[in-house]
Amino acid sequence: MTTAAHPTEPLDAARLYGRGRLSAARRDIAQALASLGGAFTAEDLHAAVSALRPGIGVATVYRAVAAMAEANSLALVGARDGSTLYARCAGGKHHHHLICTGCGTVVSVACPVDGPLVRSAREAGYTVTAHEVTLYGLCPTCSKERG
Amino acid sequence: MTTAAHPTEPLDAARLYGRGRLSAARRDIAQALASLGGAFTAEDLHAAVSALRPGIGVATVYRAVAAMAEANSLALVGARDGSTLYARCAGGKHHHHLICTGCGTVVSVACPVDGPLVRSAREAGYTVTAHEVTLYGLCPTCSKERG
DNA sequence: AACCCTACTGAGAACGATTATCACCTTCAC
DNA sequence: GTGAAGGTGATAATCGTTCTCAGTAGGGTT
Repeated sequence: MTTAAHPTEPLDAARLYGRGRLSAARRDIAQALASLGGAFTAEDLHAAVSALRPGIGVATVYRAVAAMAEANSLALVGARDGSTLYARCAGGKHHHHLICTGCGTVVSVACPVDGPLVRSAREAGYTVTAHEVTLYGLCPTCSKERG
Repeated sequence: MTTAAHPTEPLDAARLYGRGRLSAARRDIAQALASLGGAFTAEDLHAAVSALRPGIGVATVYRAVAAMAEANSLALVGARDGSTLYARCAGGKHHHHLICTGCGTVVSVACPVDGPLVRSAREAGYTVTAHEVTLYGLCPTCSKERG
């Protein structure tokens, strides 16, 4: 099977930020993050944290997001209306993401680039150093609702 | 073979913009476009057109790019430093792009998502409605230069 | 060839996401 | 407990892109 529920282990706030310090604000950000289902923008996260910690600055949220992405706790999974979309992602084996456009849920999908595509590119003289893959669609629940 | 030189037929300015009008500015934009090798940003194109038509406004270039993208003459092939990357792309059969990070050349690659990946997602209850794939790497020439 | 409607143009303002700056406050290793 | 490194919030700045507006010019129609 190629798709898999996206890993969402319990949030270990201490590890979320890698080697960064764990401030009170970042604890609240971690908690708000847990309440967000799938893909989210920095603004979404800022709004969620604001409920727990009114007055938190946007810059703080952006910095926390950057720290989490740096620590591989968060993956950049696309863009929506000019805003960057992130999702929790433990890292681990190389994979990509399918984002449900109905509810924002994110699931992992196997990488379709590694293997034949990279090999044939190499045979043609090309070196593939990086790639981006994002799928958009509907999760089973949203698929049913929309026929 | 999975990779193919990206189609770059002679520029037919009249068709580049679909049903839009062909103004003198747009003719110059078409000519500047032909001089750009592979992937480019709106700013790159604006700089190139400015050589032919000093004083052309950025908005004009952005509008022309939007018209060409709308007419399927241009494809959005990724992003670089927060700017959108475009490349000439005649459309036609569904494919994706490999961008040489050395020289900006763009080549077509077959879609690795259609087929097994979509099928297994469907079997898992997911409906895949859209996807984005971009490869980055080095063309044969740049591969040799960099060992 | 003159006419007219409409799309295109350039300048500059506006916009929105993100990042930088700065003075102050916390964390945490020692 | 102390101090240096790092985090915080407010605010300004940045920067790609889009909008607004008044003027211009395609190009189909007479």
